Amino acid sequence: MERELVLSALLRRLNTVSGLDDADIAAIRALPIIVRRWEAGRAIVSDGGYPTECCLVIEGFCVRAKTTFSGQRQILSIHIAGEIPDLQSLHLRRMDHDLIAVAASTLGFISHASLRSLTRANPNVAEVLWRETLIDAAIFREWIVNVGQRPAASRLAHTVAELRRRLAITGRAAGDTFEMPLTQEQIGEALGITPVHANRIIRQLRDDRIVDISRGRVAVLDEAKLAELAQFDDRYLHQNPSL
Amino acid sequence: MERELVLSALLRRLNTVSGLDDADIAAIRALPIIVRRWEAGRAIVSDGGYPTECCLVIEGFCVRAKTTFSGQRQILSIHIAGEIPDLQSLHLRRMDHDLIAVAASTLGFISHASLRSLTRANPNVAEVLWRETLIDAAIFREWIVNVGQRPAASRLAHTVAELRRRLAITGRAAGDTFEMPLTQEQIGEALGITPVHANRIIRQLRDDRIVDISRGRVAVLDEAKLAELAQFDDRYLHQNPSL
DNA sequence: AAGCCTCCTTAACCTTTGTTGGGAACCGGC
DNA sequence: GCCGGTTCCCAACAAAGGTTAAGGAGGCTT
Repeated sequence: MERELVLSALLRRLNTVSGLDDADIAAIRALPIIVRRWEAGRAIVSDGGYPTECCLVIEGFCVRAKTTFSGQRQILSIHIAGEIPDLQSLHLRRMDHDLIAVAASTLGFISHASLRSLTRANPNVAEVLWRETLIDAAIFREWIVNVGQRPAASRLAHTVAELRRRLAITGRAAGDTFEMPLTQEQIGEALGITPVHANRIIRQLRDDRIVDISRGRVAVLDEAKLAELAQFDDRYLHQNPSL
Repeated sequence: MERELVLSALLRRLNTVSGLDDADIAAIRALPIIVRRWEAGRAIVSDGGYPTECCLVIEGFCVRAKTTFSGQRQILSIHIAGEIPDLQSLHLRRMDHDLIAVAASTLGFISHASLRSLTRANPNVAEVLWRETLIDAAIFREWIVNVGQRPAASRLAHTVAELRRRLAITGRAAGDTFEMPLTQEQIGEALGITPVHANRIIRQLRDDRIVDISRGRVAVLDEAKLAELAQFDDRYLHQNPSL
């Protein structure tokens, strides 16, 4: 794969979300990255593991998830091109959750060693990456609100709205349709509901002509109704460093 | 208030959770801190604000919370002595939630400017603080699982178990009883349930002789049953840097 | 083309949690 | 010691979501 494409989504994201100067970009470009193709459903890192590298999503979809003792799974976040879902492993030795590719994906692996020398040598980049993990945490906070307070239909609408906004950064949600390759069971796991109920809600939003979710794609049918149902305010995504 | 006491909980926490060398400790001790007494119920920073300082909890209890458009409130985390609940504001300009003192507390305010020059001058401390925010995120992840997957009684048990473990770091959960000055309404807001249901669950755990929560205190009555109900595994707290 | 697997779909019924509305206990201030 | 507010407590009923069970559509393999 071409070197340019490997980093394009990451650089695009870091530049819009935080801002990079030429030295930062050069330093990131110099990072040694091993690119690998990953098949759908395969784990990247598992709960309890001690990773020695971080994983950049170059193309595709990954999720982080935790499984309770009683076997229920909760999806914690959905990750898209340009994101580094396990950046936290740089300073947290042990994984406290799984990272899984939910669709066939292209991943770039960057060793902790090289990331550490990058952040030590370039405090600017260190702060940009720190900020990335803080935005991650901000998304978790909103996810807590979503699961804790909103009824199921609003939860789904909110998740759709968030993903769409994040995909837009790298131009992956151009029209009113975008990719979201989760099964209904996985949507349920993300929203904290059963697959049966997820199906009910998806059907309801389809019948109400708000969004149509099928075959791994989302089509927004009614922008206004979606916004109302989702109560979506993108401030928590901190996409603009100056606001 | 004595200088020594202002930093004791923080240093104790950072040292057990991450490890500090003499230079780090000296640098932290040199931080200018303004100590203020805060009354119960008063906001420290509000959603939408642009803070210019971070807040260290020296003594007391604070919570972070978000309010939805429809007026429901979700408590995102509970913070105790030794923690810096709004550390994220160092690299996220705008608050995306509220920080509130739920009990009368002693707080220490540290300017972003002085924290920034500290982290720039001392990359070790920068990484320790980065790690603190990553642990924060790990707790959010577990909180998502709690709210998304566990039934109300388990949620409460889990929250009690977590708080107890965190309080233990600074010796604030010595016996089988500890402070948790939340009203039943606030407990409900933390668990994503109504105050009425929070009351039902609290009563149930009391009747079942598992934990007794009353007048802002928690008494653990049956260690084994609590652990079973909570499904608590403290790994996600990352309290030991070498594990 | 048959067969298998995964995912989607639906229905009937059950459980947990929310809602409403009320009363009792406690606490701080006068 | 009384008063007004908060917090706690409880019951009856309603609604959201979970459970179980089963059939159907689509894609892959053989």
